[in-house]
Amino acid sequence: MDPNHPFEAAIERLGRRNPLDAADREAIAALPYVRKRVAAGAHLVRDGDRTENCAMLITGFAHRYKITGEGARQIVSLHLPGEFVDLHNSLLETADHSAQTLTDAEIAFIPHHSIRSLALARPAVGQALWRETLIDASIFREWVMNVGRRDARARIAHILCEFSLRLQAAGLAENHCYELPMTQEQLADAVGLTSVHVNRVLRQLAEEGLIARQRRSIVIGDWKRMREAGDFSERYLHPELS
Amino acid sequence: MDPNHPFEAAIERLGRRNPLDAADREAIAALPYVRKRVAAGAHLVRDGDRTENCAMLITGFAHRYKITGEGARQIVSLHLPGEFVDLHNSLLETADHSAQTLTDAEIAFIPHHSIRSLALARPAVGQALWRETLIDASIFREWVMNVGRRDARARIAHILCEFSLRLQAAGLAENHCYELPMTQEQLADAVGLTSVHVNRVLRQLAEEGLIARQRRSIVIGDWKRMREAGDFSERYLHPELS
DNA sequence: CGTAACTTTGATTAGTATCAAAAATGGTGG
DNA sequence: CCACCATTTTTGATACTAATCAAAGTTACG
Repeated sequence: MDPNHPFEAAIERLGRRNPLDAADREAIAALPYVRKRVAAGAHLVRDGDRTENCAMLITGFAHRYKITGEGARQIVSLHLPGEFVDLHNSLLETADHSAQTLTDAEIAFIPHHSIRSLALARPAVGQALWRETLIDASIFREWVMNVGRRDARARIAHILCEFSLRLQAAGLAENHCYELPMTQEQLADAVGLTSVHVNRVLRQLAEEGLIARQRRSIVIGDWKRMREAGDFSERYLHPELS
Repeated sequence: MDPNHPFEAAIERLGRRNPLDAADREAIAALPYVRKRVAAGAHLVRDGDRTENCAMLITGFAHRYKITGEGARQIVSLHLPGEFVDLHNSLLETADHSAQTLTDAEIAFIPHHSIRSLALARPAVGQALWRETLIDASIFREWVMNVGRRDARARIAHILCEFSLRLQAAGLAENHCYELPMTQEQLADAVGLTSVHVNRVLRQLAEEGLIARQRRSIVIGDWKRMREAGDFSERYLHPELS
């Protein structure tokens, strides 16, 4: 397969966790798509849309969110390059939430029906995609616990740990040192706090020596203590599949 | 198909949202299983287990939960008769959370490999199961928002609304009147509050005339106001598929 | 009946939100 | 290249929601 194919990262990701033979990979690479370059903050899906396409991140970061009737935003997931942002929309008719880029990004829009037929024609691919959505769901469960039962400090430490590991798995970070692709307000919306409080807790984590930061770059200086602070265990990311 | 088959409710449920032909239904009904009767509070899976079977609720209610390092419990989902409790375990090696019955129940334990081979042999069934897990995930997203961004009153009203609709869809309730199969402490663990606070809010909702209750029976007397109180919209349950 | 589990109530405290504003940063056009 | 502007981060003061601690009622069940 062309190693410069825009799905390269996605296929590599899928293949790491799932048994895909060469023909499976070729078939994924052969999916039709439209490539688009979009700015930070661009919407990929809006709550209530009936979409025709599914967005895959070629480069850049994205998140999915919901808005309460009061207008409060809750970010429900973060997405890295190589990830499908709304694979679920391939099988569900109307979007139950919105998705938006966090940074400038390149997106591949893939028709739902192509994904569905591929999944039917190549069960191994179907199962791989299914498994991806199951890992997604596992992360949702962890987030329910994070916002439901952890205090502010643990919530923030937890999400910083998650991000570090996911970036590392994607080859985008090393030594727990990375650039956070979001504002403190977005971070707040991901952990169910106010941006003011997030700011204070970040400072506190830095004062305690668990992290170092300047602007949006984060260095988790003391991984062991940070894990403890965030009550973090990577089990829910299912690294056993990588 | 035998209308008294223990999977009857589950197949009917699946078939409502997915195009399954007679052969597909027969194939599901032909899945091998072990039927067990268990008491309330019995564990179906424990966090960290590598299970061989997947539990389907024939009768009774169940929930899935996680425990923080501090020992706090967060219930991440509720399950009704006819639902698969841990379908995700069919594709993920180790359980990332626990599952437990809420009431006395009858469970069908189905080998993972049987489910996987059925999904591969009959893509329509595979897609139906995948879709079920996607709806599951949609509910997780709503719960993230519920615990992350709604206040106590809205959280509790929301979950009572969700329960009412899901029970009704399963033919287990009418007129927003049902028996809540859990204690206030369990309810608290589902919405990320303390049982003391849940108790006060339930009383308040009753005083406001939104619900009536005695012991665990709930009557949502004013559905319209209750929806508002809970900022509830059934879209995330994907009723368009029923 | 007696006992354990659950529900209810009260008093106090703690953790976050809210409100307000200043300081820092990054991007843009002149 | 610099000045300006919008956005983001930071800090301070105060308010409020929900947690905590404690104990009394209630209910179901063996």
